[in-house]
Amino acid sequence: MGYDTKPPDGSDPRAYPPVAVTVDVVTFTIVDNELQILLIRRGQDPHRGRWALPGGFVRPNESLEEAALRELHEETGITAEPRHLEQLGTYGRPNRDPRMRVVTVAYWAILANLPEPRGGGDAAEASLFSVVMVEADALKLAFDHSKIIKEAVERVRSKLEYTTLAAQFCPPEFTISQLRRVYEVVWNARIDPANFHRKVTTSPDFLRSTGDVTNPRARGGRPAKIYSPGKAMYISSPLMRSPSPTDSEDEPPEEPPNRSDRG
Amino acid sequence: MGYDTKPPDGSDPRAYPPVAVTVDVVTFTIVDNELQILLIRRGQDPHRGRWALPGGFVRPNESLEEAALRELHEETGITAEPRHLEQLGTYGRPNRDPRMRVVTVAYWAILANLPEPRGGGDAAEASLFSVVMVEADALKLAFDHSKIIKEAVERVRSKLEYTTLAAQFCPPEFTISQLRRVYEVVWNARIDPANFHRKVTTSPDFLRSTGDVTNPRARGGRPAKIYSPGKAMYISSPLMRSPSPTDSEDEPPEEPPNRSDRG
DNA sequence: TCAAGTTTGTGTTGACAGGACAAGAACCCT
DNA sequence: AGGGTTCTTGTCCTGTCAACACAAACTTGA
Repeated sequence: MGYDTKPPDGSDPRAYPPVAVTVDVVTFTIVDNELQILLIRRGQDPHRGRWALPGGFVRPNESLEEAALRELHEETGITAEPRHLEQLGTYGRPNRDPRMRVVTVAYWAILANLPEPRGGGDAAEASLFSVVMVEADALKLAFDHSKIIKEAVERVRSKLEYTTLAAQFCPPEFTISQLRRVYEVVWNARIDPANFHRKVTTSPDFLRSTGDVTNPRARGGRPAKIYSPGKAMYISSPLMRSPSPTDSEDEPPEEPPNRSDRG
Repeated sequence: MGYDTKPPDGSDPRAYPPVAVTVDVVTFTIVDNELQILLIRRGQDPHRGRWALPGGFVRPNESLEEAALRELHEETGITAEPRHLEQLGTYGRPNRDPRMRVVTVAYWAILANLPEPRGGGDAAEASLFSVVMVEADALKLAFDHSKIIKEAVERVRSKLEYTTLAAQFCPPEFTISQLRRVYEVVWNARIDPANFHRKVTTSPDFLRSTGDVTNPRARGGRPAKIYSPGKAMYISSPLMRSPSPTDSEDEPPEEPPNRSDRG
């Protein structure tokens, strides 16, 4: 930072170009076998009444990450700590907010066992929406939040390939089938149970067996071993997203996936 | 963004918490078989005299990316457009700048055939430094720029695995050996020439043959075919960084690499 | 009790990709 | 011509993965 012609040397804080910094959070969870995100309905202009990502201004003495967690809590009533919080990117197109220059730092999070979201703060309402709705632009979102969400979805999809984050969508103890459902839902693909089983059980310290098995269920089936997440954060040789959708067929026939980081 | 208790609704722009937004650019190039980055010597306090990333304040009507390109040009005298420019992440720890709250959006870039850097703007001096110096903390950098650079280095290393970006380090036309040198330098690893050759030539539209071959050199050797970059941006099945360093052995024996995105 | 259905987990096989290494091709120099 | 260097292709071998068969353990219903 070799500051240029408007040098803020501490003597005149008002000399800065007036820019506001906000954070926004794309929170993912899996409900009803669908990947869903948490949105709030805006209670103020601009875009009053539209659905938007929870977020808001960064306060003087908090970090960006703290601001993201605080806004998530304030605006949705969620008290549980997210299982994962990671920076996605920063969006600062000059006119993305009609009032003034607003640069927003977007985060994405995983939340499992989501408690009932309620409105809070300036948000009139909070609710979950399926990502397929957002991807189809069926919902008119505030600001550039639609773009942010689409990039977050791509990020979480690619992260499942080479990290163990999928387990964060599950309860603290889970079966391999449950874990497989996460992949199938997020990728919208069918995965061979046998090969998936081998893959995750042989990946070093991805899963740790608790020694227990599931109780008998209706419709029968062999009881499944119960696992908890291991310490490994990365999968040595990634899983591959195959081009075999389970129900809907969208997939713009385009470039291979992007992989992303900072976590 | 459901803005919270200090709502800037356009009527009072001064009600915002005073935050400044800057951009910083980590520019990579390969010189003397080493991965190098472009730094400037700060001409002003704070950290006057220290080496720092080129960067500065975002102006009211420019995008973040435009600001990054402008600062790179102003502070280093580089006129060539970078071959690649991509957001790395945003750093906003409350006290990272002693003067006031400064949130910086970091970018990273690839520049080939770097013209002689010169100082410009507020920068007294501009110069290239080997990344091994920065990784070894042999240079005392301003602000948190050391951390930013380290994350950028990890990013470019991982991006070479699954993208065709390596070609951006080369001149517009190049041989497979030159391309292999890029990988070897960035990864600090030895790569088998035969297998590398097969890999990149069979990867769809990674390379396009110009039909030419190199002129005879001293020390002999068979003339190499000359290629230009293809249109493909991603490699179908990634190259792998193997644990075989060419000269120095560092490598903290830790977690697998992170892969990153937005580009 | 037995058959059929369901889910979990293991075995087997064949295709393919990648590393190691040999060898051929095309050039230099002496 | 012979040896050295670099580029390029060939061969072998191993490990991985998808596909699919099948065994294991359970429930339901007759």
